[in-house]
Amino acid sequence: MVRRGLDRWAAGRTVAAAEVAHPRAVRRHAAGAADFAARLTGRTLAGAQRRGKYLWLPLAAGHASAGGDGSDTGEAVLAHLGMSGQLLVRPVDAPDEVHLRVRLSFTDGGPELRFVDQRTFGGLALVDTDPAGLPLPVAHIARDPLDPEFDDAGFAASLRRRRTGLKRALLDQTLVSGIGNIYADEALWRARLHWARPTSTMTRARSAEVLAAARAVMVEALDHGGTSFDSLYVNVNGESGYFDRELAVYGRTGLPCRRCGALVVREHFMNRSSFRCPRCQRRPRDAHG
DNA sequence: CGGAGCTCCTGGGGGC
DNA sequence: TGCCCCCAGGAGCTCC
Repeated sequence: MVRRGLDRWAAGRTVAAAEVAHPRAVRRHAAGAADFAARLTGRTLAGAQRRGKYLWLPLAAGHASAGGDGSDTGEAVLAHLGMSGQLLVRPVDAPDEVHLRVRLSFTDGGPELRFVDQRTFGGLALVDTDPAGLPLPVAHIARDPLDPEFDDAGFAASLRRRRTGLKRALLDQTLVSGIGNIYADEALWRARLHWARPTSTMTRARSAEVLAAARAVMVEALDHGGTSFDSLYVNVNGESGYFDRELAVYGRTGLPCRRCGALVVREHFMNRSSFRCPRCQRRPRDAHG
């Protein structure tokens, strides 16, 4: 949804100016904020693409490659959303957001593209892309389960080769992307699996169940978060409505499991929290972690 | 080299 | 009322 919104509002438009309000938001752009702004000015954006929490807008071939045929590599504006990042399309006269970090204005005088991020975990950078058009910092990120080209069999095989716990693997973006702490807990609950289940014990069938559960969670979240577009508001998180009504275990410590009524427990895991139903999701004997 | 743990950052909220 | 501290979380980094 976010990607679709950006397609609609940013593609084909030429950057008139880039303003970096907070240097930290472009810290991944090695050459600095001034370089980021200078190199972006005058460039035309193309359709948005996404992988995991990365989202990028390729730059139309311009004054990038000096000399060569310029066909094998290019550039893109790469956004990482962190946990609180948003890309907003806002009218030029809309008041600045409290946590406005970067503003792109366009030569057509139309709505601006604004990167807003409370905690500045995320950020923007101008990066090179590989021959496939993939930004180099994104090359190691796996596809997400809703991607038509996601490789189910490959995922199952990789999972079994791992020597770690199932939730740790679900959170590993090199294996599968798009699953954060909340979606992982929800998917594990649906599949009735414990977070510490050794990945080496995951059969092809069990992998399929986990993938199906993750897909169901993601689709449901998208359905609930995808309605706010028409107001020129591109909600990158897109999950707020989902959080309120649909969560089965996440954040529900002490509340009854929606399936069996047992009380949801909270456990510490990877320096954060994990929630599960103690009856539906029994800890395996050979728990990993 | 794979796995595990640490770290970044800020505002909301709970405790006193 | 006000202050302090905990907490959330993606993913790059470091260490083993």
